[in-house]
Parts: sequence; C-alpha cells; structure tokens
Amino acid sequence: MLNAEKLKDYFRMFRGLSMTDLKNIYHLVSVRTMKPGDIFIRAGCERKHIAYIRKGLIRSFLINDKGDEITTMLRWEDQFVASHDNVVWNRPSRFDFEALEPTELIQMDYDKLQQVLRSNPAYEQVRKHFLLKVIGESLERVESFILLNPEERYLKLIEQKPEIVNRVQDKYIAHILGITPVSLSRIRRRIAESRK
Amino acid sequence: MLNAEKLKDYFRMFRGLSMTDLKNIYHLVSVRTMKPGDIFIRAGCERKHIAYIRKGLIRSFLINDKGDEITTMLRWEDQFVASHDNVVWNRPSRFDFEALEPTELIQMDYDKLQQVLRSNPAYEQVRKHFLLKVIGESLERVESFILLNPEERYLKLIEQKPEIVNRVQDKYIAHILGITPVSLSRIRRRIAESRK
DNA sequence: TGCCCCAGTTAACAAAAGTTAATTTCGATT
DNA sequence: AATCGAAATTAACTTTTGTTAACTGGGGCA
Repeated sequence: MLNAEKLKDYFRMFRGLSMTDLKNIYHLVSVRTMKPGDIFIRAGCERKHIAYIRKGLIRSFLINDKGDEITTMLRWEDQFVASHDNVVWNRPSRFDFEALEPTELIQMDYDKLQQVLRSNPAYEQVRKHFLLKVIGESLERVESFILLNPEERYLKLIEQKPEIVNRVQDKYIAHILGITPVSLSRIRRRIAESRK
Repeated sequence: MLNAEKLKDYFRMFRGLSMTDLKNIYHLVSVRTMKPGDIFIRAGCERKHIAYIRKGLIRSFLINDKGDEITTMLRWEDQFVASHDNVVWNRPSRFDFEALEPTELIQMDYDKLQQVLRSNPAYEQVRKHFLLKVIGESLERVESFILLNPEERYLKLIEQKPEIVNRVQDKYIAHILGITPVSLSRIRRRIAESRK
C-alpha cells in the first residue's frame, strides 16, 4: 500500500517538505512491480521517466558493435533511476533499463514532476541536494577509473558495496568495472591466492 | 573591465535572469588573474570556491602513493570549476587546481552564491540546467571508460575536443584517459601507422 | 534422477598496457 | 649559436588484459 505518509519515508531526500508538497508529488506517481527481465525504459524511448526504486535492482545496458550486452550502471533500492539520454540530453535512450530482481518502482513522468517542482521553491533545495549527490557519485566513479587499476577498483567495490556485488552476476560487475568477466575471474583468483 | 553587462555574456547559462538578478551575483564576484602554475584551490582547502573560467585552462591533480602527479580533470573557458570535495561532499579538497595557461577566473564564495540563488526562484532553472549538464558530462566520461578502450577514448577526445588536446601536455591527456604517457605515445604511433 | 543451460573458471595465445630507462626532440634561456 | 631541461618517443621487459574456447559446477526443469 502506498500513501503520502509512506512516501515520506521512501523519499528521504524530500524531508523538509510539507505534507501538501508531498501530496502534489504523490499525485504524479504510479507503482510498478517488475519481474526479473522486465524492462523499465527501452532503448529508443524518448519519453522522460524517472523512478524511485523502493525494492530491487535495475541495470542499464546496451548492445555494442560485436553484439555483446554491456552493462553500464546498476541502481538499487532508495535510489532514483532515469535515462540521462532522456532527461539530460533530450534524446532517445541508448540503453535498456532492466530489472534484475523482483523490483518495485515508484514511477513519475519527469516533465510533470518538473512542473510541480517549479510550483514551490521549497522543492528546489531537495532537487539541489539530489543532483549534487548524483554528480558526486559520478565523479567518484570517474576518479576510480583514473586513479585505480581494475583490481583496485574491484577491491574498492566489494568494500563499499558488498551487498550489491553479491546480488548480481559477476559479468555485470565486470562491465561496471570496465573489464571483461574473464579478467574479473582472474583478479578474484589473484586476490584469493595472495591471501593464502 | 568587468561590469554587469559583460557578465551577462560570460554567464551564458544565466540568460533568463533579470539585470537585477545578475547584479546580485555580480556583487559576489572577484576577478582573479593567474599565471601558469598558479593554484586556484589547494589540496586541503575547506573553503567552498566556485569560479567561471573567462579565459585559460585549469587542471585538477593529486599526488598518488608512488609520488606521481595524476591529473584528473581539465576545465577551460566558459566552464565552471570547483572542488567537488568542498561543494558536494563538504570535506577538504583532495586535489590541487592549477592554471596551465594565463587564466582569468571570475570567482565566488559558494555559500554566498547559494544565499543569492535561494533569494529568487528564477535562479533555480539556471542551477538546474547547470547541474544537469555537469551530470551529463560526467556520465559520458564514465561511459567512455566502460564502452571504449584507451585508443578509442583518445580518438573520441581528439574528435570532440581537438583544441584542448593541442593546448595541454600529452601526459595530462594520458591521465585524463586513464593511461600512462608512454602508452598514449604508443597509441599515437599505432594510429599514425595505420593511416599510412 | 537425469539432463540441460548458463555462469564462472581455467587454459592458451595474442595484444595491449605498465615500468624503467635510454634517447630524441624541441623550446626556452643564457 | 650553444646549452639546458623537460616532454615525448622509443626500447626492452614484465604484467595484465582481451579473446576464444574448453571445462566445471550448480540450479532449474522435465
């Protein structure tokens, strides 16, 4: 069951808003229940969707020239997910967004959300904190590619997000780290042997 | 010379604001002229600065465990530059921000800027567009690490930002691409030979 | 229970990148 | 014009990764 009171828990970042503010958003949302393999946003989609992940896990991926699926991003509960092709660049999504687990999304039309956010300046602080956090996370990921080698990136990931590493297939972890599944397997063996 | 009229040109993204809005910001800014090698933000700095680059080029770098300087980011004219350690994570900057050319910054105290931005909702659309653009650029960089190999990343860079590649030393370009200067040199040779 | 499928591991080889050091190139400076 | 110094290139060698394919080990399903 979903009501404005519950929503307040889900949208942690939305604290500081009045119940009326929250209800304005509440009117925009729909809950979507997904099975593993279901698609939230399909490549080519131009409509702007944004969703809060109440439960579960979403990956974005595309098919490269060689025909292989490459996973570029993982998002999980208490995070927002959207195609930045749609929302930032205003173009069709290059990625599919697929649920990897039974997943519950709280889904909104992005443009309608913008209208509500514009209606009350109180929303803007929330938006600011949200966008800054996304920037921080993304820059941190860039830094890890520049400052760390693949093995170090993997060690950092299992240190910082051990639950996520255990929840998804290794091949997705490998792609996220910018390496091949074969190479990740070798890295795991190297680590295991060095700890013997 | 710097006045509110000129400022309107510089802050392209600030179009849509009234002259009064712009003057409020104008009161916050100071112009800083830098020589190559001058530091805008020093590692360890906790004060939040943000600057618009009117002219020139800034790199952020740190010293890794082995004692080598690693360049993580380049910013140039018509872009903003700030330490995300300060602004996003509220912690001391891990990076130095150094001018690589004669550079002119229009510098602001970040917190004071926030106060002004909060004072008028009209600013918020500007901030939103600005933050979204930063997100888009950062995510694009992440994607390039996942979807492209070093050679492809280099080719993409010289295609998209040829001026920048020619303005800075190769070793900085190499770091930005996540490889060593030696490896970049080999990649350049491979490309040159394949075009013979 | 047996079979199949697929993820993960391992193997073998080629290609690329890291590392260190020598060499060259080029611009700045005296 | 000669010299110095830093950046870039090249070389030699090691390590790692990519690639392709074979092998292994469960989990799911008939």
